[in-house]
Amino acid sequence: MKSLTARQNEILDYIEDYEWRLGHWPSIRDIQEKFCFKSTNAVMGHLRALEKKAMIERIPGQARTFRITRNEPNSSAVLPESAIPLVTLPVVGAIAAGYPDRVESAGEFNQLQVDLGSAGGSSFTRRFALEVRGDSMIDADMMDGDIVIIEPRSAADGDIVAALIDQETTLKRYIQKGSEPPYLKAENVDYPELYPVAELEIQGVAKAVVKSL
Amino acid sequence: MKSLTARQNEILDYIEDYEWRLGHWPSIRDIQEKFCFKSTNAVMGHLRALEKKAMIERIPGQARTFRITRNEPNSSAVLPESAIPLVTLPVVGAIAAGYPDRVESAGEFNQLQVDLGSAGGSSFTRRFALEVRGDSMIDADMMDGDIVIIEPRSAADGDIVAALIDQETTLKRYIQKGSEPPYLKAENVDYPELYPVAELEIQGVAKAVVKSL
DNA sequence: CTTGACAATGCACAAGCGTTCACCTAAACA
DNA sequence: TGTTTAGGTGAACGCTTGTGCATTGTCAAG
Repeated sequence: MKSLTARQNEILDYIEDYEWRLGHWPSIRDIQEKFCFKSTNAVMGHLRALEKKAMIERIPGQARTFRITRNEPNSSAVLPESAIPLVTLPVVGAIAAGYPDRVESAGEFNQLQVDLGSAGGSSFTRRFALEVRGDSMIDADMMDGDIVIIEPRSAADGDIVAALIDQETTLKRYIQKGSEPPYLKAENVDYPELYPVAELEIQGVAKAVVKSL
Repeated sequence: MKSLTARQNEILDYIEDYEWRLGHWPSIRDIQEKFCFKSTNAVMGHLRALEKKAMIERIPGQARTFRITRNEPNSSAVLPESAIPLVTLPVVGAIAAGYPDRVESAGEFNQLQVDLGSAGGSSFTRRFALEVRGDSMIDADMMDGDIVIIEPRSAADGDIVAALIDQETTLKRYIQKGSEPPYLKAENVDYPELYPVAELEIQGVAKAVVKSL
């Protein structure tokens, strides 16, 4: 398989990123606008090239019907009926301040063998990962260096949430008793911090913790 | 939230199924055809109802731009600019004997989120995941129900390993002091088990623990 | 009986969107 | 020197697709 040019890689990355962020595929004119092309045909050329190199699949004439095939090497291989197709994927994450950058993989933490069939972009794909900094949640068994899986949604009482405080994302427990105004609380006896929720932006609820050994 | 009618549920299921199978969202006419409607407006009515009940989101005027919000209320939360995209994937669990290189679908116990970004296929280390059964490793902070990421390789002193004992894979700590014969040890004061390694098959070393919240 | 939801038909319009044709530039190649 | 390949402009053409309006029917609640 021929390798991609820099430009083609940009396009492919944008398509993937768009799908992940918005939940659906971009149109040709979306791509055109993103790259400041003055003609839709510039996009067409790249798409044709990508299709020729078997990186994407498209359905002619239909709108927003992409399919990334980059990660599916032997798509025509005969598989046992009940077998789950597995692929090794690196889990990447690292956040200093704010949010992790999808572009660079600052640290590779572990790998999993996973199904790629449903990787197209279901509604579950919008979760993201954060690396825990500091020990403010140590009583909730979240240590410095752990990775937390965040699901973007509103919080309920008792949830551990990712919140934006002073341009930095931190983990806190979300407390809301009855009709009282909600607030955030650190899970560390040495950190008696309390934050009123009104001033903060809740970015999601923690669903799982990954601890490297 | 109001509950859905039977018909609306059918529509919603079809949309989800279509996306899962084809990788992109259906058009209104796709849905129309599936349900043998003779008017696209029949679909429109249902979509409007679904949108009113906050089950889906759509972008007016754009083609195939659905978003299922059933599982994530308040999904309109602004996604962080540089979050790491994750995919929901099945985890292979409870390996009885041998390696999970070709697994039956019956062995799917849970789901994990992993990064898709740098899945370029560089590393082919065949790691796999196991669900922890019992509390024999509770002192190592591995509780019943946790998921452990295993890397197949030989063990060093102090590693937590997956070992085959009586046709079942269990987690133990691998101990090898100096030139003495190695053995396995449970991490629970109530389980003073010791297994000579000679009789066992080490399947791999635990690299990470995933704890659901 | 009336009202209002739910479900569906039928049609036509306009915008969204993929596609094509003609033509241009620059670098790599032989 | 001519040829190929990657990348791009500009302007159409026409299918795809979402949408609005008008109309019909069912069924349960008031």
